[in-house]
Order: sequence, then structure tokens, then C-alpha cells
Amino acid sequence: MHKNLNNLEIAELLRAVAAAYKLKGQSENKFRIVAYERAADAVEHASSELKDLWDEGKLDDIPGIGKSIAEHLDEIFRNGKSKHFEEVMKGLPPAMFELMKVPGIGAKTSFKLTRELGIKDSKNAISQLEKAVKKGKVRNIEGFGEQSEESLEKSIKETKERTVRIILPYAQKIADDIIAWVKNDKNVQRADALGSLRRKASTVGDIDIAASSKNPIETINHFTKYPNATRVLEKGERTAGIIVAGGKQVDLMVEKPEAYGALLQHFTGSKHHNIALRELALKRNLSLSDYGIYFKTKNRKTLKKIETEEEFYKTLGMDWIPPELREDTGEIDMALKHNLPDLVQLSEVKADLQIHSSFDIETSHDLGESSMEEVINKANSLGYEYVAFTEHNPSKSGHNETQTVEILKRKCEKVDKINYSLRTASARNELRRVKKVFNSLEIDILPNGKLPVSDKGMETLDFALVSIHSSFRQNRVDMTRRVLSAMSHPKVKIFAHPTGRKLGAREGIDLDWEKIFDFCLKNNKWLEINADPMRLDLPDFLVRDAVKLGVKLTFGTDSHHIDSMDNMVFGVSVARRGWATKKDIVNTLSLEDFEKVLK
DNA sequence: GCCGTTTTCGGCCCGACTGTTTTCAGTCG
Repeated sequence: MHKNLNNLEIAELLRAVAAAYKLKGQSENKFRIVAYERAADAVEHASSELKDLWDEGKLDDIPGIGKSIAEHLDEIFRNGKSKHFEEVMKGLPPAMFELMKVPGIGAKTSFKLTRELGIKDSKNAISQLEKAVKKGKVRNIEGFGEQSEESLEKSIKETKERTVRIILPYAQKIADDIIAWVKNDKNVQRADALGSLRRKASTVGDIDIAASSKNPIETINHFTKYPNATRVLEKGERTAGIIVAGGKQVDLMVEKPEAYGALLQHFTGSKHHNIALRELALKRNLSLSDYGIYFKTKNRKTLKKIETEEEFYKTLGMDWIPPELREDTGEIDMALKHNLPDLVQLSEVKADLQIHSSFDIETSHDLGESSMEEVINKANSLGYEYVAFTEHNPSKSGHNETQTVEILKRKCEKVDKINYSLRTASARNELRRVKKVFNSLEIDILPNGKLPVSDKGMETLDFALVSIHSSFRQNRVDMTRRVLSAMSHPKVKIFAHPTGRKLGAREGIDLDWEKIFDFCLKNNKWLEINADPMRLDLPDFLVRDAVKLGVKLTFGTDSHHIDSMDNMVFGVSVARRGWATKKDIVNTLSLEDFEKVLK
């Protein structure tokens, strides 16, 4: 019954065990509880499914999972349950673990509520609590009052309509507009996004912004007058919160310039990064907070204000860490050793390797909206040296082999003409930056691993991308075989949007990544980082794995209109979160070098 | 229960908010 728990379910289980320990002895189990909560966190953030790690006998590869928890999980994967976990949770109502999903309800509160209200069924536990709150039954329970009833009502409502995390570019746009507004205040010296937004995670929960200001109170006042704010939630001396059009909450935290570094560092997170830093600080008799760094001596501690993040990290004896790396996955060690990677930058990108033009090749999927000429103009403005036209292949059902080849030859001629004019133009005018366009194609990988374009058709191409647009649910073995078969064609260089995920909409496909990475290494094939904000695929954690092994990656915006070509920056963010440097990304190469590796 | 460049024993992050209580427990990020 429990045998195929995914990571989220395992994390939930571990949290339930921690909650059970809280009830069965908060003080004597204090650190055991912390350990279980940390294990839950670690599982949630793990880049591989635990079930897979267990298959390979590598459960304790996850930091936070030691011998004991690994044994219990082993039992669960084999028998579907753990005697120990059942023992710990014995006598506790299962409904209480459901109630804990409501913000503000922890282990103790949850237990009390289920007991006092007689909530038995975990399926509708939250609804039952809601009814009790509305009837005013909760205020009679010891430790609760009218106000707690009120806040419970709000939290339950929030849980039910829990706002999903929004995709990065949307959050970025909201934040950029507000940062610009905040900077209008003459007291403000700096303003930055915070949290997962500053760390460029693919989705963002809350939007928080920091400002350094000589006069925080005036700055808070200015912030609450933001024209697009629909409501001001709270307004204190150091923080304020507003709701902007679209219903998203934005919080501002303000600090004097001389203490801004500590604030910025603290609220950029991640939580795990900061916890690791604080533990390290303790060993050096330092204590970290958002106000600064405390230096501890025998009987007192003195606060040192920290003006910049650089100073913050330097005080801990390490290099400044780019926000994208602050996930406690080895960056602290590297910063201590002054050995952080030199992450790839947008300015180093020399090409966009997935663009769909409006040149009609009767494709199987959607055609682009901008002409090849428009794309080249846009590429010039972005400073690129080359681009690849990667329309979808001509539809398989609508054309026979001869017709497909004819269509592809037509496109090849068009690209040849453009390249001719680029050569003559660049001889005349240095300002034209794009020197060459590549004749490519984004080809469907059919469910059997074959390609819908014959060898004759493939010959017209400089190189091809392959990708999956159907049969997403094949099992891992078949899917891996399918992809490797498609990538084996000599003209295929890039596996595009490899997991096929759509953020908030569709899970990725199931692939044996070790085999894919290995194949890429041995055959000089590349994996795309698709910069489409809905995709951001390869995901950052797989980028990290690929980079470790030396697998080469490419950037493509998958643009169907020239405006989308600006999305490249989000692809770069994914790469940076995956520790990629310039040498890991093929299209940071100059045109000359790119043509060499294409061979 | 986990973990190790001061440790295989003896530690384990910090601060704020909330609500109900008279000094604090529970929860959160």
C-alpha cells in the first residue's frame, strides 16, 4: 500500500513522525524531532526519487537521512509499512496530520482540535474544522479564543484556495515594476528582489523586496502609495505589505544602508543555506541574524552591522556566493575554499539555438509568427553571432516522403540565400552582427523512437533537434530506448526540452538520466536548456548532474515570435542554478568554434 | 536521530509574531 511513495509523500510521512514525537515528548525528543524535520526537508529537495535511490542502495546519499531513518524507509519500500513509525504514531488520530496542512496549525494545536472536536475522518478533517469554527465551537476550547477562531477561518480559506507558485518571469515583472517605483524615493540607495525570486528558482511563492534607505519610514510610506496597489495590508517601521493588481502580495523590508547587507543576505535565503551558515558561524563564536553579525565573547555579544553581502560572507571567511547557488548543496564548502564556479552569463551567449520562423514548411505543430528576416534583426539587437531556425518537421500525416523532402529543400534554399546576403552584408557593414543562420529542424520523436523525416530529408539540414510531443507516459525503459534511438541519427545534435515538463501543468517524462548523459558524452550530443518560462527544461537539478559529468548543454528560447527571444535570460538562470559555466554551454562558442564542434 | 577541517561524543539556527496568559507556548520562514 505504501510501496510506491513519492518524495512528497515520504516528506509528509517524516513530518508526521516528527509531529508525533512532539506530542509524545517534546523535550526528551527535541533533537530527534529536528532530525526528522530536516530529513523531511531534505527529501522534499532531493533531485532523485528516493524509491530510485533505494533501488540502487543509496538512500543515505541524502544528507539528513542516516542509518536509522534509512532502515525505516527500507522497510516501507519492501513491506509497505514501518513498525517503528506505526509505533510512534500509535494512538494519534490520523485526522490531525491533515489539519496540520493549515498554516498556523502545528502538532499540538492539531491534536487538541481533533480531540476536542471529535474529528475522526482525515479526508474531510479541514472541512469539519471549518464548520466547527463557523459555529463558534472552537472558542470554548482551552487556549483558544475569538481571535484564534478568526485567524483559523482565514487560514482555512487560504488553504482551500492556496495560491499556486507563479512562474519566474511573471514574478520578475511584478518585482521589477515595484523596485523601479521604490527607487523613485530619494532616500533609497538600493532595492533588490529577495527569496526564491532573487535565487531565480523556476517558480516563485511570495514576492519580497528589500530596500536600503536613509529614511526607512519615508520609504515605507512611499511604497504603500504604489499606484498599482489595490490594498495595503500592513505598515510598520521596517516592513510593509501590499496587494497588487492580480491579487499577489508584495512585502517590502527596509534597512539603513549601513546594515543592508545582513538584511539582503538573510531574506535571500534559502532557508537551508542560512541554517548551514549559522551553524558554521557558531563554531567561530559568531551568530548571524538579519540585523548583522554578533561577535560572542565569554559574557557578552556585540553586534556588527553589515553593509554589503560581500562583507557578510567575508566575515565568515568565504567568497560572496551568487544567489542562484544558495541552496546548501555544496556552495558553502566551495566558497570557503575560494573555489566557486564562474557561472555563465547572458552576455556570453552568442546564439539562440531554437527559433521557429514563419517560413511555412507545413509543420506538424505550431508555426512561428515572425519572418526569418525579423528574427535576424532581433538577433542582431541581442548581439548574437548566429541562430538556428528550428521549425517543427512537416506533418507526417499530410505528406509523403517525397513531398517532405521537397518542402525541406525549399527551406534549405531560403536559408542559403539569407546566408549569402549575410556574408555580403557583413563585408559591407560591421554593425550586422549575425554572420550565419543554421538550417535546422525540431523533429518529433515518434513513440517507437523513429523520426518522421527520411535520411534524404535529414541531409538538407545542418543539424537537427529532437523532442517529445506525444506519448509522454511510457515507462522509463521504453522511454529511454525511444530517446536514445532518436538521438542516434548522425544529424541529430540536440535533445530539446528533455523532460517535456510544463510548470504547474504537466510532470516530465520518466527517463534513465544516467544512460542519457552517458550517451551524450560518448557521442557528442547536447541537451537543451529550453528558456521558455513555462518549461525551463532541463530543470536546474538535472543541469547540475549533467555539468558534473561534463555533458554539453545548449540554450534555446523556443521562440515562435521575436518578443520571446528576450526569454534567454531565464535559460541562463537555470544554467546558473545548475552550476554551469561558459564552457558547459555550446552556444557561448564563437561561430567558428561552433562549426567545429558541429562536425 | 544526524553529523564531523576543533568532535565517533556531544553538540544541534535565529528571530518574529500571535494569542492567550500573567510570563509563555506554538508556529513559521
